[in-house]
Amino acid sequence: MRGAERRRRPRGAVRDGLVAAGLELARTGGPEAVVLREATRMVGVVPNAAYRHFADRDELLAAVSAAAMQELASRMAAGVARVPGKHGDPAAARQRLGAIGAAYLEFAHEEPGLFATAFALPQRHAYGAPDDGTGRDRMPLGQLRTVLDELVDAGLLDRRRRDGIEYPIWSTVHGLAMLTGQGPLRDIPGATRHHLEELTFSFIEESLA
Amino acid sequence: MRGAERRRRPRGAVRDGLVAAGLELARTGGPEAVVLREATRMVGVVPNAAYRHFADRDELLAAVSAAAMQELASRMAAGVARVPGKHGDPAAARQRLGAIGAAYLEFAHEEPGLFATAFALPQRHAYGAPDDGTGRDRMPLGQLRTVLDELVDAGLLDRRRRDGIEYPIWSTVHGLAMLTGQGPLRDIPGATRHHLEELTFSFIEESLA
DNA sequence: CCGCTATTGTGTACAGTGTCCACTAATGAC
DNA sequence: GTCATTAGTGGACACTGTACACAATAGCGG
Repeated sequence: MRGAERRRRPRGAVRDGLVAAGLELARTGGPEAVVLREATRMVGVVPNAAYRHFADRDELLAAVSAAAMQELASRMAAGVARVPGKHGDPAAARQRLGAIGAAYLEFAHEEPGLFATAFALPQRHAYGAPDDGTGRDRMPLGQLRTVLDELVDAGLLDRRRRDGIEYPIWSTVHGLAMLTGQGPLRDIPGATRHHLEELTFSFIEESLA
Repeated sequence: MRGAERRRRPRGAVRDGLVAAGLELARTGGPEAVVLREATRMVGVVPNAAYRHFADRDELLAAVSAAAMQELASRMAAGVARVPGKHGDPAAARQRLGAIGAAYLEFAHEEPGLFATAFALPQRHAYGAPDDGTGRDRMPLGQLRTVLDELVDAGLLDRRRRDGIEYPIWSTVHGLAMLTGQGPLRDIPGATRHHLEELTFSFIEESLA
């Protein structure tokens, strides 16, 4: 019987496999490419099996989106960690801010499918690690906040200007990633793109100064 | 016969109707909602008729996207035109810059579907009205350039900083529209959103100063 | 150890989509 | 007026998401 082979998989294997498969699909084709039936095929299971783990395709996509966001967060954390220098060192603080932005843009450029998927939330689903201290560095916004606080401690950013400034900065970098990634500026040559990135970084620094 | 009713429509009526129908679908549901068969239904024509005017669904979507972009450009132009004051008047120039950004964000918020569709180019298709003088004010980037030039003429922006600065500014506003529209910040209350907009505007002005 | 129940995967089915092919009626050039 | 081109029709196919009924397994209480 076919059924004999049925429950050989460990506990959450199918669900995890579906998310992994969805991630793979999203990597090459963006959110549109994460098609439920294809994901189940990759896991080696019948289409309807997915409905034991997700209410519908949007819920699967939400899980994939969250995974993609985690991937972005990881790369940002790695980029920041690569900058030497102790907390309070002004030069290091400035470099860390640059590293965050660079990692963000690098991810958007190297993994356009995952980047688009990370920000394609198909339905409301909480995100962003608000002011909860724990796990602050696990999400993009949290990491940016940490670095901005360090800039304040290092004396490079006026404490009175600190409040809420993560949003304009995030917007600027995110907007550039969108415009040069999936947006109208997507076909500009690489050199031009780098030039725009430098322009954007100095624009931000100019505003912080 | 059915066929007797066939070619009663004026010349490009079906094509225009399809774009209009697609625009209507996009308005309420974004790019995903512009489904070819539904558009043909709205026009009162059989699905395959669309293929006489568009190679495939993506080409229809591209036309709808372009129309949505035109709509955005119109609203921006209207917003700028509403600001009184002659060219060279510093106060007017600054207000016009604000009006451009405000119109952009207002459109993104009031017509999220059209905004998303305008920036969801399904395939390469030129855009942006480069340095071609004619029709400069018909596209978002061109309008922004015009206002920035006015800021230079009014002495509010150092001419040496003018080159390319439209991109960071566009990025900032576009990024905010994305994050607060379809992105992770989409569920914040209206008051908070307005606060973020003000923060963002002063962030930009701070960088220009 | 046995039987019960919730869990998880299967099979079948249906509506809706994009798109292909062959066909046909109207249009406009000659 | 003939006739090729254009623009719409009709039918078909593969694929999608999803609903319903069913079956096999796992883990439980006894």
